[in-house]
Amino acid sequence: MERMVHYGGFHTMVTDSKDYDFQEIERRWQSFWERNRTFAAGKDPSRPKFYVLDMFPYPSGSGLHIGHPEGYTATDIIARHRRARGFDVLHPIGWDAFGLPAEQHAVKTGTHPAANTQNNIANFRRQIKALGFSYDWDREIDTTDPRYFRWTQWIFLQLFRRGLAYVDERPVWWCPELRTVLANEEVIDGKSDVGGFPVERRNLRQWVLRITAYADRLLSGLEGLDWPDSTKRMQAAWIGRSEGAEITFGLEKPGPGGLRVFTTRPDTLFGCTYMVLAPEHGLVEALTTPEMRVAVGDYRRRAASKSDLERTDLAKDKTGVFTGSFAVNPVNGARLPIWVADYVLMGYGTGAIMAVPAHDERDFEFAARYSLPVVPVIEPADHSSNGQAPKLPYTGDGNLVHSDGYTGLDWREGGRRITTDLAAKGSARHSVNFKLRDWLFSRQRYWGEPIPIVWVSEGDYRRAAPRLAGALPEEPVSFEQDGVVRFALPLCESALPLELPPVQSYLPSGTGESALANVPGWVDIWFDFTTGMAVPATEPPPAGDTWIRARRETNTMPQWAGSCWYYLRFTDPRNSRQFASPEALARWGGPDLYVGGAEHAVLHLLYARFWHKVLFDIGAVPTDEPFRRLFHQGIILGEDGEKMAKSGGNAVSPDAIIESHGTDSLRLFLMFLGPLEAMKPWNPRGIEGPHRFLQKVWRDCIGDDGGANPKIAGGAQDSAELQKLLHETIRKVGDDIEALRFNTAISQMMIFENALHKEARVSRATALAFIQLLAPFAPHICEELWSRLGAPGLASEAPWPRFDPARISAAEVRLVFQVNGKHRGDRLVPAGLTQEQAVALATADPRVAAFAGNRTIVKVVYVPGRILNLVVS
RNA sequence: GCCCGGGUGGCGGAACGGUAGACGCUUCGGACUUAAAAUCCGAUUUCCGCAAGGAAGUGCCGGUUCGAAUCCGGCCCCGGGCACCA
Repeated sequence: MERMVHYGGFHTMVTDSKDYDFQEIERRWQSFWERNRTFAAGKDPSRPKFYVLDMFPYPSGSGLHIGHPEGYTATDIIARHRRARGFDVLHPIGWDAFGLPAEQHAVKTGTHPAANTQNNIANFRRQIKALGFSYDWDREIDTTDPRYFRWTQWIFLQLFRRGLAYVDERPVWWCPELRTVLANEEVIDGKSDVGGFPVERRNLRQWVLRITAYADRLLSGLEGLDWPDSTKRMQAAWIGRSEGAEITFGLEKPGPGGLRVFTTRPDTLFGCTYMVLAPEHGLVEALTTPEMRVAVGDYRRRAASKSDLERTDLAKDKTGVFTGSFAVNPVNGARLPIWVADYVLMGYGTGAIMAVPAHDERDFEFAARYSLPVVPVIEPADHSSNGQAPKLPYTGDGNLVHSDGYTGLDWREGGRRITTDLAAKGSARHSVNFKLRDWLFSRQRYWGEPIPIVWVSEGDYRRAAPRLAGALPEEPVSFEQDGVVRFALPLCESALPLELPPVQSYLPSGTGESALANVPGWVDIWFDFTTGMAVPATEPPPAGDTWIRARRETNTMPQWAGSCWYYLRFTDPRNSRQFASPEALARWGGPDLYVGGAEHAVLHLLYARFWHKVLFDIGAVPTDEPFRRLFHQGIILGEDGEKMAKSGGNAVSPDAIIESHGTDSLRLFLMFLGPLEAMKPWNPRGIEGPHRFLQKVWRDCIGDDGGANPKIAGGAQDSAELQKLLHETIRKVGDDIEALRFNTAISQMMIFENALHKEARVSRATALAFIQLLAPFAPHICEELWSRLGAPGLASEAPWPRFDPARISAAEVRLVFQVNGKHRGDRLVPAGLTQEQAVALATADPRVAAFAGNRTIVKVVYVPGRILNLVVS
């Protein structure tokens, strides 16, 4: 029942079914490709390289839904097309496997999250393999594998060494009822996701990465990237660069010195009528007069208990309280009351502002509420104001008024002059601020990469420092707790990976630390700072002066960490001495194409760019941007047009469709649904179209005996029309794949198949060329047809058909006749027709004559081969 | 509020400023069949017409052009992002 096919020394069975038995065909070819490592990258270094990457998935317990294979199919088509065009293609897959759901499952069941994670990975792997993607499975990686996260920890140590990692008290969500810290995604509307208990902000010691040090480069680097404009704009807005001045105001009250503010509008300085400090500002205490102490204290307490949500979304009305103190405007000596208000944020600029209510919406609103003066100092330069004062607040362009020597200047020039003049007196400087904040990098979780740091006393730190010179930051990282200052010491590289110890319970400790804090033998240790070796502190200290008392860091890394650099690991996934060899990095670089959801437009893509730039700075990678070309696939909605959700009952699993129609049909349908980037509803009946298309292709290629259809003959001469159509199809399919326009490529192939179907005889070469075009989309059936038509080797390895422009140039073209721009007929005409000949043919046409016959032609527009438009009076 | 993206048949969607609705789904009719399924052939924007054909038509209003779904201006609606960042 099976025939043997010879191929490169291997043998494979091909099914002998006369019908299109997609289940058998898909199973067989998947196993053939796997056994022969058909898609292993790096087999031929003489070929140009192409690296195409999917955003790797989090292996959730619910398995793959139909949205996953959308992007994966797109990259697979690209990968297969590039191989056919002679590229050495790297197309890998792996698992972003640390994550909250696995930990929550572990908390509930008491089983190790790794066990659950491995089950989920096995299920994802099975589902993905059933889709026939041409991944290089030898390069599969898993971020929870110690052989992988060893290098995640290593990169963290590079950041630490360069002073890009530090600790700080930062607020986290704390749920008193659950006695645990919650992640942002576990907090919904101020309540815990589990149980619905109220949560509050609590300050805890956190690791923070100094991404702001790269703000300028992260912004400027966007320029050269081939990314969706919307994504670049979102990143730019997130980084939020703004230029202005930092101005120091004098204070009436002696002692605290000056009050520094940041403004983008130094030109409005004469319009400043009051000052505002954020409630957390360091000078509030010193500037509050005794009479105002109670009111200010109350206000600060209330502000502190508000969540971010309450301070922004819910607080439409601005509130504040006067401190009792005054500042002095450096430009005119005006006396300015200093207020405290939570519409000023401590985290931006200096945490204090000069308020110019005439030219700022927020200050205007506040001034109106508290009856503070409003002084306009900018007037529109053009005639639009017409002598009338503009409506306040006026935030547009204009010229300065009521500004002493600066009056009459354009606002830009005025701002520049004021800044320079004040700078000369030492009370201002040009300044740039970013919205981007440093990256809160620690999580009070068990299921994450342990941070490879121990905490030691100052004395021990000083003793260890000389021996660890290159591994320490210039400024030691330290924090104070209960009056004791502790210093951060890194594990040495040879001690990596630092693995997760077994624990009794995966619940956080109850004090806000992770479950790791409950493992005394792991946390409290004697530590050899030269080797990273450790023994529990309950045991006697080993001999030698390199052994010191230490407490391990109990925070773990966030899920973003592993995905910040995985694209680099794919180039050299089994390397145990480096995260990737320089040779592998030189060969593959970063992905030439990166495809994934737009939901990662900011965070993942920004964090990865940050790490990449740091690695570039230490000479570890050859480029300073990781992803040159980026594409977002759109979301596939449920049948009902709603977002697919497990709970909504509208989620579609690929398994059932593969069972009923085959993965080739599914792949085609996913790509046929609409533009890759568009949001599209799933239509369960629509799969029939692509499925019928494949059935037709099968029947036109395979005859009743299961061999080649007799209509396909080696020596057959194709009709000129079929040849023309074939070459149009070769060109369109190739162009469309390059541009990721798969839906129109499939349409074109359907058009070709419809033509093929009508032909009585077709040359074998044409049939094979068509199969080759279809192969990236529907690889299993094409591999089978390729083999049954007796073509050599594999469809997956055959070169892409050559486009011959000569074949599509026709002697006759269809010329459309228009009268006054309206379609009034058409006919086949010789290709090189002159305008005079065209007009003669057109006026002879009865329909054209009916509209133009007895009227004067005032103009002729002739586009050869397309239209002839007669403009008549 | 601000910044993007998008509105085309019953549905998903095609259309370098040049025949609007390719391709597919759905539906209807026909062929094959004892019958059904599958398959094959044909029709499927609306209105008028027996037909040939004509008219209207790409969210709404206006403009540019020989010619606009496409370009420009003003609105309406839907989706996404940001949101006191001084």
